[in-house]
Amino acid sequence: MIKDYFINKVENALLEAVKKGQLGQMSEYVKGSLIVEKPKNPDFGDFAVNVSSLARSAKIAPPMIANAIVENIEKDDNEYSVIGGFINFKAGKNLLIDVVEEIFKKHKEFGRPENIEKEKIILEYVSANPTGPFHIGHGRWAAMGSVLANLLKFYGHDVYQEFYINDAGSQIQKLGNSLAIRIRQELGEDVDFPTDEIERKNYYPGDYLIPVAKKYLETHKGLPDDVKELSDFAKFEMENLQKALLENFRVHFDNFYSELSLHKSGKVEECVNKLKASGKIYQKDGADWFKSSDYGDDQDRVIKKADGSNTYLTADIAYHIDKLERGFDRMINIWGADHHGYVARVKASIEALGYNPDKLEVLLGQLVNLVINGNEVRMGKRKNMVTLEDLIDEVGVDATRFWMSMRNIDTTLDFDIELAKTNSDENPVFYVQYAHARACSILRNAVEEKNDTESGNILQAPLSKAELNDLSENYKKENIIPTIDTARKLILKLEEFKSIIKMSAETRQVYTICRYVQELASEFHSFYNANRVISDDKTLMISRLALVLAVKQVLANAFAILGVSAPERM
RNA sequence: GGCCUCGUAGCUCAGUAGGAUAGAGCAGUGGUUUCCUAAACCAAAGAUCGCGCGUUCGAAUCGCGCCGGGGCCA
Repeated sequence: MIKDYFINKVENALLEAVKKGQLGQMSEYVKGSLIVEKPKNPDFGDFAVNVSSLARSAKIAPPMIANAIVENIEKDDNEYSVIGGFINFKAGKNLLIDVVEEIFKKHKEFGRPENIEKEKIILEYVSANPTGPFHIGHGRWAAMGSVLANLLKFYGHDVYQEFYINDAGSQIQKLGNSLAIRIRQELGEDVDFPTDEIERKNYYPGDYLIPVAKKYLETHKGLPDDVKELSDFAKFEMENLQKALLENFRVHFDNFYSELSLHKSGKVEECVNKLKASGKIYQKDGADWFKSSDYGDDQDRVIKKADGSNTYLTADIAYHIDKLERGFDRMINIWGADHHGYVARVKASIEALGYNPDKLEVLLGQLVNLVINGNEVRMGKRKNMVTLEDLIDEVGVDATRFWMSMRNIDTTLDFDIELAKTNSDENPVFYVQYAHARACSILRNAVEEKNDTESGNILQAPLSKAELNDLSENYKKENIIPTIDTARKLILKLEEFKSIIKMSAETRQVYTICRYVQELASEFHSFYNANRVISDDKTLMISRLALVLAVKQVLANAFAILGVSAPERM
């Protein structure tokens, strides 16, 4: 990366200056203490480093330090300048040419960092109850989770995506009871869900069980003796609906892990026993308590109730221990912010059982507000519930994925349905996809014959297909040189993709990819407006076409991570 | 009551370990098309960084207190 190149130069020169005694009383410097930033004012340069912090140990003024360092730098064709305590850096042509060459060399791999420490990561997200359709909030976790998975894979990690099915609680019983009512309705009985608010909470009164009831009656004559049969039937149907929707949303899980199976396999019981063996369990009021407060939780938690049943937490603990036993180096969970209380408990249990709690990273996500015609519709409990499926039908997979990923996970997301549907620059999804389509369009035009409307003659294509092919496959340094001066900003933006990938993957923040893609699209649109690509000057044309190819590649790489399609035309 | 999180331009958000004149996008204003997609571009304008105190050469950023939105727990 160019910024690494720069900081290396600075740090080496700094050590050299220390050795020569040019930095006052400074006798040593630890690499990595200085950080590269982008100058606020782009006229200063492409990157900058502030050496003021060294003034304390050197006991000389920052500008003198900066000058002493710059003196010791081998500059090649790059520019270094000193303003106050800043050393500013402007990349020369050689570095820029290298960027484009790297894109042509690496293609789909461009942006992947080198020499990373590869980890085996299990990423758990969505993890909904199999009791109904997904709502919009699930859509955010689905989109962000799959983008994060794509990102971490691209970065170089092994990523295993898992969906934890919450199928062990009383909600499954409720589901069966609700289906029973729907079936009786289908059979012509005059029954309905209770109107009493408290009673009603024992049912799922949504319409979505009606088709399930119909389906049940295709193979069954009437109600079964045991409602459990209905519970299982409905659960199976709901799971399938959820799975189909996820696939349609380009979200792929490697595994669906059933909570029930965890209980049945005895792993929950085993986990309770292990906790008991660790001596961190005590009895109070007839229940078993886990001393989680020993590990930073603000209070102890019940692990086994007085009636002998386990709590949600118990299953959660067993599940996470199971993940660790499956050999993952790292567990990343995306949870709704309403589950934040669970983080400390689960971590406490991991530590109590002898594992490193830092292996668990929980990304807590804020909710989604739906904005319809400028009005916020709060996605509260059950009321006004718009399903994820409705949303995707309305605005499409691309727009939904992009909008769900484009904000920092810890801010509430406003999803403006009308805006997400528009085909204009108000809608960031269209804006970025249009940049890709535009690049494709230019490439098409470059090799297309045209009818001259005035003379009726067929005009030869500006470039033959073979020539274009040769350009993309046998890329040569010289190709890009004629346009290097006009494309500085664009090339630097292309190069930034590498930093963005590294930063996003390491901080798990996927929205930065969305931002980046918008910035790159913007630079490309600017370039397009300022420079005519297809022209009579063939060398210049080839040079600009090379750049268009590079932009198209980087956009495509970013889109692949976002799971957004890269349209050839719009 | 305790904990978490957010508060930056009319709106939606960035701001990377405290550093240069606080940045984008949208909306609003003014401009750009005989030519590769104007679904675009360019320009100017727009901010008491919720409020106060503190830490220091320097605070949107760190600390404390308060106010407000959201969430969880009791």
